[in-house]
Amino acid sequence: MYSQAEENYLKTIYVLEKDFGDDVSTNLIAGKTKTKPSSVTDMLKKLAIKDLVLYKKYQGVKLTETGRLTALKVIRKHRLWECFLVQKLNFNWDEVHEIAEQLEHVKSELLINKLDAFLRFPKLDPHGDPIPDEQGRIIKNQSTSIIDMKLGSTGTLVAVKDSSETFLRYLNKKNLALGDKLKVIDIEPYDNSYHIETKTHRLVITNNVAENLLLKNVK
Amino acid sequence: MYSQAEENYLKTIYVLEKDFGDDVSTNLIAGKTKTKPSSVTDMLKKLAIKDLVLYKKYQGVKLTETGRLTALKVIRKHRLWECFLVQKLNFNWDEVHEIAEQLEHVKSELLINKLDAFLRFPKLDPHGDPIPDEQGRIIKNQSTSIIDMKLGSTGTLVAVKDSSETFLRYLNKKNLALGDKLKVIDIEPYDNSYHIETKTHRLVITNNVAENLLLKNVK
DNA sequence: ATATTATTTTAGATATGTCTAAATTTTAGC
DNA sequence: GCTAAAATTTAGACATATCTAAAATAATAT
Repeated sequence: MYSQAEENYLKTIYVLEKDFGDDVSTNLIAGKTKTKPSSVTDMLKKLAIKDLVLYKKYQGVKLTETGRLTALKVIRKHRLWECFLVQKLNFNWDEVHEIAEQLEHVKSELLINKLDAFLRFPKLDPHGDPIPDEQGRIIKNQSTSIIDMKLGSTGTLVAVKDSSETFLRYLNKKNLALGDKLKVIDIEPYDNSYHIETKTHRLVITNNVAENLLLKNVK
Repeated sequence: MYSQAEENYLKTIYVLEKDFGDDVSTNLIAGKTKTKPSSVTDMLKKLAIKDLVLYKKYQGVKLTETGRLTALKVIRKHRLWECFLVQKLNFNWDEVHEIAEQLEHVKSELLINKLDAFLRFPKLDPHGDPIPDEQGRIIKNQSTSIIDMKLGSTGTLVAVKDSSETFLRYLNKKNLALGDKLKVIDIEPYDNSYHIETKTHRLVITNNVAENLLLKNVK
């Protein structure tokens, strides 16, 4: 079995590969995990020895098939626990990430599959992210970030890229939630900020916020 | 916050104080935790510095009030998670200990109190052990071990002293479960084994097994 | 009361995962 | 294509939690 530190690195590398393509750099990992690049190098060597990543000095890393599957198992656990916390224990979507970070490392295949069944095999977590199945199969969510939408187009908010407490609290404050229908009513060329409209209100969001909002049925 | 290792030591010391009285010895702790006495000494020093135990060289340890409360919080978490596993996820009582050993270290007061509410504030875990409340208050269960029962007396099985998988599996095999009414029909002086009778069957148990079965309403 | 045995502690080592500071390699600018 | 800057790695250190082997202390037995 793998240590918590190892599992966290695999998860981070998985996400970074998704976001930035193959061959994730040492500095990128260090940035995400709030560790120093030298610590990352040490860990990458260990992961390479265990055949979880392909690592070439100064060239960054890539997950192996084993590494990818291991990462997906951790992500599966994280997302199922988040569902449990929100659906069964009535947590808000902005309170669950940190707790799930701990729960995701509990070791028991049986536990996670029983939890899955208890939750009636959810397909998405509270942030709209797909939950991998036991075999690591994951549904690719074909959603569009607001920054890829044209002026005047509409869509339904189905997921967020950033699941941090601060970002989700910002959305709460702005009265934005999954399922909301949005319309892009203006794009400010100066700072790439977006003016958007929901059923109940209008607001201005920065380009950074826009990037983190994912929509479906964009027309 | 305390490390998993520290929490485990506190829990162990708490249980040993209950079972053997104050001033728990280094060797006793080493035996329970499957570590070496030298490791125990190292940890006791650390716990003493943090004011969780009173430790005098060669004299054993005692929990401080802080240590006792910390141990009770861990025990509360362990037992609530066991309830969750059995009641909600349909685990058997012999499958939950190891998983709860992991879950008990998840840090979040809110989580455990929400879990408590979700389970409708259970008073006993699946092995009949009382669950401490948020303030560390715990109901003393006035139960009697079979070894303290007279020939011909009866009682209801309400708890087990040993919650290990092996012991619980033995009870499953022998068709013994919490709630069963038992009668002592013979005591063998040679090896202190007990012949007991339930509604459905009779069996012989060793003195060791008898010690681990706790009954109420003994007459 | 002392010698033997059992228990406990100390000293020094190991593994994991992190760090800082220095050295090395790669990248980018000109 | 060379040089400066940026990125990465190495070397050596530290904290946690464990171990073995040796030393110190306590318990016991005659």
